[in-house]
Amino acid sequence: MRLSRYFLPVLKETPADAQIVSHRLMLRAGMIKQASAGIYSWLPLGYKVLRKIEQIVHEEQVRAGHIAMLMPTLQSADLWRESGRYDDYGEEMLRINDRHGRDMLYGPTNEELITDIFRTHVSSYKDLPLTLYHVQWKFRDEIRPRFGVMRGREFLMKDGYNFDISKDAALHAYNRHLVSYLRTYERMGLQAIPMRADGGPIGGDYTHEFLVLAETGESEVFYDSAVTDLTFGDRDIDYDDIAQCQAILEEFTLLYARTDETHDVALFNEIPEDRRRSARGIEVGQIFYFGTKYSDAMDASVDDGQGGKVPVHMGSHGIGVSRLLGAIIEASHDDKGIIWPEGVTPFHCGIVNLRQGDAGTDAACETLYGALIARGFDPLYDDREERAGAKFATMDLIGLPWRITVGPRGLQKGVVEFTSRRSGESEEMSPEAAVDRVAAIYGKGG
RNA sequence: CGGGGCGUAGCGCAGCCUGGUAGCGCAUCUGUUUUGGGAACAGAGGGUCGGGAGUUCGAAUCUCUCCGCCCCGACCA
Repeated sequence: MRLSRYFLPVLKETPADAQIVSHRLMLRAGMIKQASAGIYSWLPLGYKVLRKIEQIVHEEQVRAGHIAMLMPTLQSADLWRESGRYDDYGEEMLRINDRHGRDMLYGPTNEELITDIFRTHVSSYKDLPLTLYHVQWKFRDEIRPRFGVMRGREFLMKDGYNFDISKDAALHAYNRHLVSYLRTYERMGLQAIPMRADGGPIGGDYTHEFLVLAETGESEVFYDSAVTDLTFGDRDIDYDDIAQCQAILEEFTLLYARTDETHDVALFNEIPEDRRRSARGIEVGQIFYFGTKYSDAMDASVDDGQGGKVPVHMGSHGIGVSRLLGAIIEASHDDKGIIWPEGVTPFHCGIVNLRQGDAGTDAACETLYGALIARGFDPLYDDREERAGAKFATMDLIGLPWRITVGPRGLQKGVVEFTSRRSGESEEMSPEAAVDRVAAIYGKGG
């Protein structure tokens, strides 16, 4: 993309309403614009990152054997009356009437809809196990939205639902989700620690929340510092392998790590004192096993193969996709702006033309730009007639992890500058070598 | 919903107390000179001062009312 033709309304000054760094940076980098309290338009740069995050979520869901679909945002109240949650959910649920006066609602979650789909079409144990998921906009009418996309009222969430014949089978689904989530977050450059949590209105005894440590997090968390040494890495996972998934769950949940909801001081004090930590965390996901809560209420059962019917065991699992933008920025920025992890960066690298209008420099930039695109990469070429300082400031603000700087001085020596946003370190190399470096960083083919 | 605050040009703000018909910086546009870390000069455009009502000869300014937004708290992916 040529910056001169893109829509990137960056702000030099910080909007007064934004309190936390991720919100400020998202506004300044032209990623979002507030439409009303807790509701945002996603401008091109923000939308690009949002889609990248969503794509990673999809890829890891599919890898774990889960099946994508899409349910609507607007739902009929009838199903919610059946499950008993129409009254339980309270003011947080946005209720709407259609022209016939029918009670509708903007879905805050989808257990009812998915259970209805399941009971209509699945009647045999032979169709199990089954895990369906979608990524869809949700609305929860928060009492006080704040912190930009971290606590919006409208937000994009991946929510998945597993259906299993027994508690054991459902617990394997639970473990499988925990494993797939670990991998999902790590691909985004995040360390999200699974912590024992509280069921809340969705219910269930087995539940873990995934927390990203950050000063601006809304949850108070307590953990053994050894959990921060755990990394998932590039493991070869067989998601059908019950023992392997169980082992990984144990590896990542054995050490003490809890939110304030479930914090147990006595247990916490058993951790060696120098490893006890209390901190703030951002919730970026949660997994539940809630047994037959919805299948009982909504009569979702299957033939058990022995002449009887059994209610299915269910679980649900959510990742706050739009919230992740905020969480990633909170975890990865400096005083100049955002620093995107390679996995979610909106553009693979930036190209800065230091002398726009100079024939030789322009030609070198065009060649470089074309070569990167030909190799399957998505560079952002700053071809504006701006001074170098302004161009660098924009690149620093929007946080592309790598920058290639092209100027007449370097070109006399046949080199361009290859700079890491994270470390700030630069290296001189030929334009061809710079393309190879990008390919090496991201892997061939972008 | 309780407590606090704000609403004046795209963004950040002053003016309000003590009424006299709107200003500053950044951004935008034009021109000239510039160009290796947010350029300089000269000029230009842009605001029914959140909406409505009231007081007054006269309201951004005083009063009432509605709306919107932010912060602290209780709630949540």
